[in-house]
Amino acid sequence: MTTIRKVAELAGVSTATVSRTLAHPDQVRKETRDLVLDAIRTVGFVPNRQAVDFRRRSTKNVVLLVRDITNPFYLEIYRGIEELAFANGYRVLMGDARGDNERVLRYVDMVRNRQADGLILMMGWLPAELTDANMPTTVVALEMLADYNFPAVAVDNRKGARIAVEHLLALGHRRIAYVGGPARLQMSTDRYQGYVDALVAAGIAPDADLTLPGDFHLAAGRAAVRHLHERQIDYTAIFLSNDEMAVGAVNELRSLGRRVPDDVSVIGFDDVDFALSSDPPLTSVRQPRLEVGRRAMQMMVDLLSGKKLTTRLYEADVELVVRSSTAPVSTKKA
Amino acid sequence: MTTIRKVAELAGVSTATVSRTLAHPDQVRKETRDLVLDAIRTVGFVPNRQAVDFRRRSTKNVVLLVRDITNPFYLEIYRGIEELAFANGYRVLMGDARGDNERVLRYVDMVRNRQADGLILMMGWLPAELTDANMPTTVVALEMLADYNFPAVAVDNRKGARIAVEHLLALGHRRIAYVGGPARLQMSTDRYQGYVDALVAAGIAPDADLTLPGDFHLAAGRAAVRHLHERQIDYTAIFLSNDEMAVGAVNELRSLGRRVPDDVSVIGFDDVDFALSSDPPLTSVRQPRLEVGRRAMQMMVDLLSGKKLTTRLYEADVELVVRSSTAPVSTKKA
DNA sequence: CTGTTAGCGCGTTCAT
DNA sequence: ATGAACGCGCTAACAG
Repeated sequence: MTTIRKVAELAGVSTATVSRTLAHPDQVRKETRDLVLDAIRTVGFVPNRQAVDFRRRSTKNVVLLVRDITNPFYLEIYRGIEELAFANGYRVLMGDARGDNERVLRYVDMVRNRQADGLILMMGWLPAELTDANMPTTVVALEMLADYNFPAVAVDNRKGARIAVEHLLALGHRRIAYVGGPARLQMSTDRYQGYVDALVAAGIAPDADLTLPGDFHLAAGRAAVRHLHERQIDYTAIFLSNDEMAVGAVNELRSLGRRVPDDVSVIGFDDVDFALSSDPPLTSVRQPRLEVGRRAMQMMVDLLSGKKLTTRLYEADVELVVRSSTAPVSTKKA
Repeated sequence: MTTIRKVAELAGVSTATVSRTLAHPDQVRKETRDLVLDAIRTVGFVPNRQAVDFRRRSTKNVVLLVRDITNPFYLEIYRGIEELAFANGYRVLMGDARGDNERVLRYVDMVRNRQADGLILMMGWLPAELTDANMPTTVVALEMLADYNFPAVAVDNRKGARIAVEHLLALGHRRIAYVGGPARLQMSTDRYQGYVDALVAAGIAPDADLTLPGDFHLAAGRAAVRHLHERQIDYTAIFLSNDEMAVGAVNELRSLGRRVPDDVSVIGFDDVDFALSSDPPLTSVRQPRLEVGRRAMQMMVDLLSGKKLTTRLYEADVELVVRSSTAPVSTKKA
């Protein structure tokens, strides 16, 4: 292990000068600076980051704590976060909450104990013992923590649902069914609101018969379609609040002998990978996940560098991706 | 910030005793130990891990460097790695290689510079300047690095392909097409070998007409089916070396008016999430991904704790998951 | 068993 | 512009 002392010795200067040459080059005369840099090169000196960070009381670590690390939806967000962390010299520690209080506490403690400088949260709850006051520097992405006052990167779920339904309305659909998400999630409420917004704006009263519960799982999509079928409820389009349920709906419709999109238009939400590979490729609402990750990390960097945040809430835009699971209602009669 | 000194003061002992109470409780008389623990509790002392690690010259960090962080196949591996890291007091730093030498080098340097104790690799190449000699403690998972001598956790791809084809043979299929993976990957070769193994064991000579190239993407599956169709090559089953291509094949078969599995049996590899949700649910070869992650991290822990590795190569077993995309060849005539 | 002493490798005053 | 000296918070000999 080659230390700063050896470099100093070889260059014939003090360790302080070596340190300065690295941290504040402008405070060192060019002549001696070159001397030091030469010595560094010949000795192959590389500062011990552990010592540097210890001295500086910074870690350049950020903990990324997610509800469920296996959620494929997070993948691009991971990339966005890692990308900006890398660019800013930060490291990302990955934490998987798994609905386990103890795990969450241990990861939060990591940053409390100065093992990391900040915490990026992608989950919608926190153990009760964690209060706004005793939490470290935190940024929330994707979800909302109502009881806390964290800066956040969110997605305009309400708008997403609205433009999805507007798309169906523009295609001439009037009887549009809706399948929701887990009731406790803010995003479920938001998406439902967007659905209602669009209908109301089109002068259509939301019909309770067409509003079905869901839990974001495949089976819920199937169940919803079956339910509508058994009750002989008439509809020409169905909007499911995530893609997995939409795929379930398509499968069930097919097995009931109804064609998509000829008989029923189907639209999902999230635009996950398999939305493209499903048959037919699914029309869906795309969230800029890469962007969400980048923004969250950028917020963290700003926060940690003492910069004032321009906004404590960044709301990412959404867009409709039209594929082949939606079609004009008229084709049904063709 | 409450330090070890305050605790010592309050407990009326030396800082060394406080340190010992935490690190080697058995070396401290129960009486004084309780005294110290009391003091710790009342002061709310929590050791500064940065200082501890600095002093001990350990970081308890492991860098996880993957070829492409957005690959959904890795998800469960992430979980397995995080799980054992968490259980052993390690932290996982996530690194995304993205085919970029500079990124790889920076992550490797992290462990060289004592920012991390070890490196877990999930990629099949390394920049040329990285040699076996100048690499830190490393474990490879899933892929193989032929030019290096790292301990590794692998998957028995050859066997996986073999049992897939044996399944088809048992269903009475004789004309079984095969779609390969990227040629430069070891796993592509292995899976092809398994396909051949099964055929040969059944006394069937591999037919070049039935062996098609692929790249693990959806379109390759479609293309393969179209190719066979256009050339009017006869086959009753098709084995694709990953699930994404298998889904593409199913889609194309459907649009050609051929039913799955009634007319053609389709089987994939990997058993990714959407294999279950595709229509029909896909028969596939499952790799124990959670297990792969766990093993890799366990190897790392063993390595770092100076334990002798029992095996430098752990080969995980695979299993066939039979769903509805495969059926006896006879039903075709039904 | 416990206290004293001496650093780990570096950044940063405060002199000069 | 540079050097001497100190200390970050903790652990690890070495005595006692």
